[in-house]
Amino acid sequence: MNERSEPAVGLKAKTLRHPLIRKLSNFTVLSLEECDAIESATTKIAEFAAGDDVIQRGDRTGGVNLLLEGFACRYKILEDGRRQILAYLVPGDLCDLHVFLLRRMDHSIGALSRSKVATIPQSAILGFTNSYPNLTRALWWTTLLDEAITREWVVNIGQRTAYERMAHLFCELFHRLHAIGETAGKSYPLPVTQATLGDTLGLSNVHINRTLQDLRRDGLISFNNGTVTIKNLAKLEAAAFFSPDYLHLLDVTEPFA
Amino acid sequence: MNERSEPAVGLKAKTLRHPLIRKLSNFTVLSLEECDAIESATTKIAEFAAGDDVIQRGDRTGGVNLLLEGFACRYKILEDGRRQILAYLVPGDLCDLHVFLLRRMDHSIGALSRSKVATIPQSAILGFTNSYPNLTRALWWTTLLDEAITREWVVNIGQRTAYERMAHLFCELFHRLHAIGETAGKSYPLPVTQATLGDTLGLSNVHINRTLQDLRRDGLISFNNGTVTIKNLAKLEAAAFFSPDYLHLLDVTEPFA
DNA sequence: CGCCGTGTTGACTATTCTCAACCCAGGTGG
DNA sequence: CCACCTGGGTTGAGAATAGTCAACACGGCG
Repeated sequence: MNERSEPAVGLKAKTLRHPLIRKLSNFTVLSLEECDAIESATTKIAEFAAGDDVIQRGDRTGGVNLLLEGFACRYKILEDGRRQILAYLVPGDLCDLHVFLLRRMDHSIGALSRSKVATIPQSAILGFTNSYPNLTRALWWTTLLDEAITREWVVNIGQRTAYERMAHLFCELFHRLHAIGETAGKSYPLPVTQATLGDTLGLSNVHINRTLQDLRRDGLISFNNGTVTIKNLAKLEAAAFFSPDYLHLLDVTEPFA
Repeated sequence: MNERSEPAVGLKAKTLRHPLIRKLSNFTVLSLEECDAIESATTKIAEFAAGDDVIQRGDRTGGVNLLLEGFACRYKILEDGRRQILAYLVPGDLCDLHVFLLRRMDHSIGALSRSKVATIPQSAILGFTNSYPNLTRALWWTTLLDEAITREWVVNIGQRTAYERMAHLFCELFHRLHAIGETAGKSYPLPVTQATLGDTLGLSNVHINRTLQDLRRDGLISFNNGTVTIKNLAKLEAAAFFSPDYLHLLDVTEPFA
């Protein structure tokens, strides 16, 4: 029908429609009862424009936000204005499951593009954890996955050069988006400016610009109009010292035939 | 009796003896039954020498390791030998609760000093999650706490200068160790070399050495023989742009009277 | 038309790294 | 008991990486 990649794991048509169920299905088989519980808890849906904050540091929300469509990011800002992006969120990711257990947000979440967000009531989550051990473990698993990615970001920023670092980011996003069927061939959307990439990788916008040119010159990627195109995945991964194990994806299918 | 700081939260004498119960008590009140379950699951105890690996990348353990005494760290090594430390573990911290839900370790854990580690059987953890929702939430909470700290490390390495970065690390460890009563006045143990600090902060050992001298010269800290002494906490925290909210400590008592 | 956000470039600066040497304390073996 | 070795800490000099500042190009949009 189009060039979009198939979702990684085969699932029943019904569950596929719900991005959280699809995500959790990478970890466990949810019962029909559990699926129904999730679906009936995600009815309240809000829209955000690019740049809007979904939730801010210090907030104690009444519910947990689930990204249904669009891109968002976690970020923190230091007193003097320096900003660090901590994670990219893609459809199916939970924004602030933290708040359910930690008392308040220690960082903010902003929409990077026009986004749809469902809010699951606090009480629903509490109910899940009281009644559905399997679902609880699945939700817990998603937070462990987030943590694994954050750990790799520490390695990325701490040890890799600008060139390797940027290559690594593009690899990670490719694999994550491929797993949820949001890639189109060798391309995927990344609705950010070069300055935002700088806040992601701990580099200045000027240096981002030059490093991007280097990657393009070496035939590894291109990045235009919010779209990343991978020209040579093998070389990109080698340049990044990329190893996908930390993403804990069940499917390790070769992305390119 | 001695200079050691009091544990942050008042608890019954019995539970205080078990570091995991003490830690979880920062989040919730555990029932006697839950405490008993934890205690009877942590009988198998092993010792490690400084430098030993407690668990390695790729392992799928039969159990979850709990640090009872000593210091340890999470770390990852790139193919070409570069090493990044991802976290410091102190008594009461769980090493690899990940492995219970993620299939295998994506990083290694090494002992930084002579350490005692208890191994909780996989089956015991599974039993907890099936029978004790409150305990499950508490364990989940510990992993969210780890993640919050890891996120702050991303900010630290990505945005702060060498000087600020090192100051921030010393602040974090002071607060964490104070909360578990492992500080002695303004001092606490940190059994690492300068090269290890380099792997922690993403800096070369030479630069660590010089930055340490700067901090000492400015009267903020001293670091000798594996002991950190905070000379001026207010100035240190200001220099680091340190804000303790991300540690999600219940007690925010002033560390110095 | 003119403004603004974004991307690009050049010149210069600053931070941090690398390499190499040296010191010192502790441990080991002759 | 001493000579030696090793691991950690310290210093200097020079190089590389990345940041800052400033200017300009370009397109979208009021």
